[in-house]
Amino acid sequence: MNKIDLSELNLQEKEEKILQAAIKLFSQKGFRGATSKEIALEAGVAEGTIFKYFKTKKDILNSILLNIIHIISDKIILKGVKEILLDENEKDIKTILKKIIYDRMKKVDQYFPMMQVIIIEAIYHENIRLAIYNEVVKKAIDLFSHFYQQKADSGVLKKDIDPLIAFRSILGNIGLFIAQKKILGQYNNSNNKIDEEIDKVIDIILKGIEA
Amino acid sequence: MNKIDLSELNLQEKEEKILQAAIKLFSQKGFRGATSKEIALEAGVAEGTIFKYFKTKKDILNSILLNIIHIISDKIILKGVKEILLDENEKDIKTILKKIIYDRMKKVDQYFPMMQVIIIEAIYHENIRLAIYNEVVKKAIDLFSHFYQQKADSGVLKKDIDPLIAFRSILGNIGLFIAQKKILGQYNNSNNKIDEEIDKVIDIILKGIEA
Amino acid sequence: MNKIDLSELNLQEKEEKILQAAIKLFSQKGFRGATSKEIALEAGVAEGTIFKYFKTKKDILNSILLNIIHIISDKIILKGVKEILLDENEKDIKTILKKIIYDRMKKVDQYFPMMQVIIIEAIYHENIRLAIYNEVVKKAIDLFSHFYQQKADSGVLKKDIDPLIAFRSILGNIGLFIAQKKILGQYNNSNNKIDEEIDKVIDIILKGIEA
Amino acid sequence: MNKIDLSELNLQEKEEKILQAAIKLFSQKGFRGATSKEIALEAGVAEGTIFKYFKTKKDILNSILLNIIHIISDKIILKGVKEILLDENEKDIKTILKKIIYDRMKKVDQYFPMMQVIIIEAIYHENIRLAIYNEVVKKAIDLFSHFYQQKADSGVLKKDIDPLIAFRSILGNIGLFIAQKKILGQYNNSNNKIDEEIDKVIDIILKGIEA
DNA sequence: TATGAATGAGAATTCATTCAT
DNA sequence: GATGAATGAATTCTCATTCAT
Repeated sequence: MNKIDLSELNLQEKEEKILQAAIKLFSQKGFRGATSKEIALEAGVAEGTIFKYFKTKKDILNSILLNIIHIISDKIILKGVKEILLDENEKDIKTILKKIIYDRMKKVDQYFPMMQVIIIEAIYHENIRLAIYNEVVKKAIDLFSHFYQQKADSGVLKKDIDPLIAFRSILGNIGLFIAQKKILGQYNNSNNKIDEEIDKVIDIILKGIEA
Repeated sequence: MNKIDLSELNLQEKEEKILQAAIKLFSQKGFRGATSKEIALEAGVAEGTIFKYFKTKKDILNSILLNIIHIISDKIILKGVKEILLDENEKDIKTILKKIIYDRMKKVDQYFPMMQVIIIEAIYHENIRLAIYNEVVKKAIDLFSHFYQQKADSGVLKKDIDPLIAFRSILGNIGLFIAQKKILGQYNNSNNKIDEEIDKVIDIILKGIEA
Repeated sequence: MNKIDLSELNLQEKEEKILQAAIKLFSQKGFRGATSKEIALEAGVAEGTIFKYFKTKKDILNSILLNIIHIISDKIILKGVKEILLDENEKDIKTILKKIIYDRMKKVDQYFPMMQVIIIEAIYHENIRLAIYNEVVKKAIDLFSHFYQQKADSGVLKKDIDPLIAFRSILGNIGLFIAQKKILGQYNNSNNKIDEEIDKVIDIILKGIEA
Repeated sequence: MNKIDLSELNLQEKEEKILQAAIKLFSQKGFRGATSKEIALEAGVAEGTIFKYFKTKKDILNSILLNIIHIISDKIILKGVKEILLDENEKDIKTILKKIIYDRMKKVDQYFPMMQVIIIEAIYHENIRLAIYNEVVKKAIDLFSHFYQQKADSGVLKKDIDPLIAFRSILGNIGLFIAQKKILGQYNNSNNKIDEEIDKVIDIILKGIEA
């Protein structure tokens, strides 16, 4: 069972165990599907202990959501990507994209349960969608736009494309690629094949499908 | 509220009302979040009536799921797309893609609640993922591959690209585009702007972002 | 078990049963001491049924309180007393007081559990004290003042006494008399003795203890 | 908040703090309404500490009850009253009663929370009612009867009145007077008015309301 | 001794499902 | 068939009590 790293949140031992358990169960069964009894069992604490740390069950979710958005924003979207995107020494756009895809795949692997929880809740709650937009999407777009401008200026990427649309295109490409691997479980192919496939994805992003 | 067309299922009047209500509420609050009382109220029937038509609440979901997958497969993915993709008279790839995107946006608009229900349940249940894969994804891929081959043969699309990867790329592009419009509510722009934006999306799909 | 008459409230059958059970148990064990399980058992309904009629357990109490104050105001304080106090034909003050005491004892007997519930809650909640003051005390004082004035005018009662203080004196006398009988259970004495005792109480009220 | 004097009980420092806190909270919220956490907070000790001094929460109540009855018996009913009632030098009955009322009002003020706790518990528990009767009521009656006899013998009070009934009358009068001041918060009137009112109360007790 | 985190039995409340009408 | 009141198992939450530190 790969536990999600919540160490940076400086939680108390049991509090973290409860959150870990809740993330796992919420992602497996949804917020309503997971009972406090199950969460307690999974966390290895008494049911009552949950309510020492979280006033209500809903509070567990809110705490996760808050932390998820922050962690996703910080760890998945920004950390790593920033370094790769803005690395002045790396001039080759293909290498950059490849690094990003590999990096993203690892991150998604690690944070998948949390992402699932947040995606589902985003479906039901406007305020979560807004938080995602402000904390994650906006920051990612800013970062990418900066990168795109730089590469466009240096003649590597097209000048007449709206970076926002380019961003969406790349995100859609990579996102669906990762989703397929992750959801359809076709992940454990030989690395070789994955490597080749990533190359092909990048080729399409860069050169399109038109002959 | 635009009701989803379930007429083809030849349901009894109340049965259809219950399904309509359930789709609406499941998509808004999730399966567990919607109570049978609420569904009854929304459907305009007594709570007990629900259980005349569906043995359990879970059965409502299953019935929706079954029908959704069939309808999505039939109406969203195949009907319309087939005609467009395989229209021998239409040679211009840009026009084809544009038609498809417009068509998809309308369909998604119409079937959004159902899609939401199915997506969430797919997260929790392997068998639904499988059903989607077999009923929807596979068929779409088959259709697209056929189309791609044809266009590649006629020299319009690149010959050395795996149609599967091309498909994913297009789907990712269009999917995220529609999702953004749909979820972030930036749908009701002037058609003019949407039109321009679709053109740009297609340009990227066809020619890539590399200078 | 003497049930309290709630018929005038036009409640549904189960709703009344629940209220009856709650009054009994709240008066025996207090609001917190009585569990919804016990109330359900006593009322002869399922625990869930309680929450069909009352959103929360607290709502049962509030409903009782509302009704109690109204019933006490209406049935215990006003109905009966009014007729006795303002009966123009009855000139003898002793007879009037005797009638009232007898009448009160019967009423208290009948509504004792309700009164207990309200008294305890009044201890904890300012708003209930206020309600009692406005609905019960004020009306009783008004009624009594009117009566006192009339009797003072006709030379039966002292003119130089504040009716409010006279009222408190009578209430204190009668109240403690009834409380003693009720609480110390010395109720089932021979009627003869009670009759004699009431005469003595009235004598003190009218003539005082000074030689 | 004026603390109740428990010094005579020779309690340990924390034990007394806990009792003080419990009296305050029990009187405000009732025994069940006050949690051990709150009591600990109010007492300034840890929750666990409570259970070092008292085996169970119920034991706190029992300890209070025991002490209350003793203190009420000793301090409120007997001490002070004894001296006043049996003061051979004071011949004027009005002065005696006035002294007693003033004294009682001060005591009630001081011990109100304790009295509230005991009254509520008396409602629920026969044995407490019995204890009150034996420890407080009986002693008070004995004391008063002795006093009444003395005053009747010296021709100040009526000879043909049952001292028990006279006692109840006085107690009812004074009790309701104090309760009104205390509960309806009309306490902080000018002393002058209170003084006048007490005079009127005593007049009624002594001479009655009949013209 | 004192602490307060942890416990778990028990309380309030929810809600899918049943069934008499 | 249709109804909706009634059910009670399951769930969330509370709080007196314990116990390792």
